[in-house]
Amino acid sequence: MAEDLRDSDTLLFLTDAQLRRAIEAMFFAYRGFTADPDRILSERGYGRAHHRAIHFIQRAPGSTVTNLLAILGVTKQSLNRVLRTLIEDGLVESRVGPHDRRERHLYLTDAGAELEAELSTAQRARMRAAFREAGPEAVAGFRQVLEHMMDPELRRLFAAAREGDR
Amino acid sequence: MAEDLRDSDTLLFLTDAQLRRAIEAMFFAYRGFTADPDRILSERGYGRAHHRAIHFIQRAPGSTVTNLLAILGVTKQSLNRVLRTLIEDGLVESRVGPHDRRERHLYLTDAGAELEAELSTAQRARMRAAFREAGPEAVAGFRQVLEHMMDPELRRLFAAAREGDR
DNA sequence: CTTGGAATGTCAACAAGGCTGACGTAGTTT
DNA sequence: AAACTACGTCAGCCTTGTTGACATTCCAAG
Repeated sequence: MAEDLRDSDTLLFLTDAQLRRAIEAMFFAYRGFTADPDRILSERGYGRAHHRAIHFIQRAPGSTVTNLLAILGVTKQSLNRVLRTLIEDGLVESRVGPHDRRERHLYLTDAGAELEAELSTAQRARMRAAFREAGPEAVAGFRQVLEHMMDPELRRLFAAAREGDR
Repeated sequence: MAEDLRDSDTLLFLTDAQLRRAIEAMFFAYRGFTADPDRILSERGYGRAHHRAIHFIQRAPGSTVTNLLAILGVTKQSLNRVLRTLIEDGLVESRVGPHDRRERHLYLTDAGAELEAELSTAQRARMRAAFREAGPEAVAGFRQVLEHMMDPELRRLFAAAREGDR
């Protein structure tokens, strides 16, 4: 009881200044997080939007456009512009749905998988390094806070996907 | 010794799939992180770029343009476009440097401070809620990982600023 | 079998916010 | 006096987001 009080009131008492620092940390960290992929992408004339599409197609091969739209939270016009270039460049393949022929199912080609691997490897390396330097206890905390910072519906989707991976 | 080994090799062994999930968590969390300010800003016809400028002027009142440029990592043309609208709208004041009259020192006006408070309050509320739900141990870990995800020079600057706040 | 609606794609136009390059002006330093 | 620095600005370009309108294709319900 006294323990609980200490936990919530003392250990978790955070001043506005501390919260502001955490906000800045999030900003700077996200910059680091995207820096390596951004470099690789710009060499090929792509941007982050391409990375996001490629990432989630790798994550869920055969995903429909509508599905991707919901995950990415952009308009179909915006996504379509990106997908078109990726398809033209032979990185993504769009197959007509086997059951519902209106749907387009998206897959990475070998070239697409290659770029995805390059991007992912760079980003995972940065993430792994940060985890290693921060230590094992920090990693669990990091992930918990991140999940709770998401919008509730997204957190549900994310948690479901996490479970589904097992 | 055996403890150390277990920590680094067992507890910190992360599969690529786990790292990929952490990457996605970072992406979704950042969206949540910016969602509330984005709403407030769009009501006023501003964007994230304005938020960043306002935030760091609040953080370091009297900061010069060059200084802000270094922190934000954008070109002066890009920053200037944002600063101009903020100055025109009476949210930011630009004073000629007292020692070096080439410099412009930036300050929030009362109206600027008001918007900053609104943005910061919303963002801190989300951060505080995430921290509360994740628990006290998670918070320290979260911050450690974030710091190690930054680019090294930025981490130095950030750490220095953190110390300077005390 | 027709028709409504869903899924997809496309055209056009626009805005924010990045970028480069060039240039001007004021002020400081050498 | 010359060189450098800080800042602002004009012009033009790109990516990536937006809205709105419209065509096509196809499933499914009436």
